[in-house]
Amino acid sequence: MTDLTAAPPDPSSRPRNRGETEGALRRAARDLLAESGFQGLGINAIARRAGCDKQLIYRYFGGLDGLMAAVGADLADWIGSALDPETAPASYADLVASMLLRLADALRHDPLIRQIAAWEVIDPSPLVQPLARARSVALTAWVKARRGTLRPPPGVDAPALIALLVAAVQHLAMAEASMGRFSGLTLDEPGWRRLQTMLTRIVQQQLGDAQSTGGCPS
Amino acid sequence: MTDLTAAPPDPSSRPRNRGETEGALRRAARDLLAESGFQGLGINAIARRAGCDKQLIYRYFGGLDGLMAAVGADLADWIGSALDPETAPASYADLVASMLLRLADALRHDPLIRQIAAWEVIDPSPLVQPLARARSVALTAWVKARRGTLRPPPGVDAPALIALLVAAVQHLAMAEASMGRFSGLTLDEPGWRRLQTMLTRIVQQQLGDAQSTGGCPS
DNA sequence: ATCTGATATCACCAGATGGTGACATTGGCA
DNA sequence: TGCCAATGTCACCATCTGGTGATATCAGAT
Repeated sequence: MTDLTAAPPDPSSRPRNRGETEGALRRAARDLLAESGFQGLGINAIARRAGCDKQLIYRYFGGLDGLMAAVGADLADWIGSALDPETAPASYADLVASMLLRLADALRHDPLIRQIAAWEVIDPSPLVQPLARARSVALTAWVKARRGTLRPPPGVDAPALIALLVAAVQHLAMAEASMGRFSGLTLDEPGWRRLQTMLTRIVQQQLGDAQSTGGCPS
Repeated sequence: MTDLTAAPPDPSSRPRNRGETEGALRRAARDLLAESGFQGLGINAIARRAGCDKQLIYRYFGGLDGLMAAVGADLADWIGSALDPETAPASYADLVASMLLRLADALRHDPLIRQIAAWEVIDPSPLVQPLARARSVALTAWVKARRGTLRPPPGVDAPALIALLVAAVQHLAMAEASMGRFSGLTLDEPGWRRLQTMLTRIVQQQLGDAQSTGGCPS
């Protein structure tokens, strides 16, 4: 994979080197997606941003699809690193809770991941599939690497709960970026703290063992 | 407001009647938004769909912004009716739960509401603001009309909980429309039933009185 | 030094967009 | 009747898009 955090796109310092040109194009596509979203992400804009001719996108990647596939390949472990390493959780509930909090953090602070998440839920275009795939692979790998022998308690529909809460986190991160608020809740730091405690409360009450819930007054 | 469910856009049967022409344009904009989303929603496409010249959009509405504002005005109670009338709930938890289920139903079966919800969370463009406003007004009006004297139990962060679950429902409805699945959960009827029970479980455990949770084994 | 192939750039195409001015048609009023 | 304003239509503009062919330029092998 190429370095995702390097080198300004200076076309003058790029004398007929295919590798560097390809890198500049991948970087331009990635940056443009992170900044402006999937709208307005086209051949012309990417080539302009990279400082070279759009013809090279066709020559080297076979078109926009190929470019996005290459970007997806670059992204696979980049996303994984955005989730941050962590020690082994003590329980399945802890695993899910920390996954949700880390996901929220990644989505909030990395516009690229947020735009990909938004894109794949808005537009079923084939362009986004390599990116969505990379994102999904990175996330499930992160979970699998940490869950060990931990399993959800029986009688709880863990997939439904996780889908619900992941969807909520993604949507709220998108809403923060576009509106700064959602459903009467201001999405600043205090707002997100309230959401975090609510998330952990729900997870603990649904997945935690009875002792840790603290919800039973008897 | 104009009738939202009438009259084919036959331009031959519309002889120099400004009112009907405006209605045809509003209907075209609304239908196009519901079918194709906010991407590709432009002056040309709307005029083509309405069967008249785009010049009339400028003359009658002052541009696309004015048209969308008019569409928003049309939409206000249309959305409210999509939430369906209902008898008074027995508790605050019941109110929230039924609101969430009805919202999910409306989002799943009405592409227009879904597209507006998606649009306002993706794109902070001024075009969407009248539509978002109409949506928000209709929803809060629905809740206010039904809550009566019901209030959330003390010590519970109801705004955070509601924002979380509304965000989840919106995101899952969008994901169903674009991908049919989300986070390992297939979003068909059985999948949504699982989500519904999970939603009501969460709401009851967070907002319900202790007797109704059933989570306490003592 | 020369020739070849890879690299990069340019010019152009058809189609679409948002936007504007000029023109034709019609209905109603004096 | 004739006139005028409202309504509708058409033609055009600049600009952008994705896409393609031809051409210039350079690096390296012979």
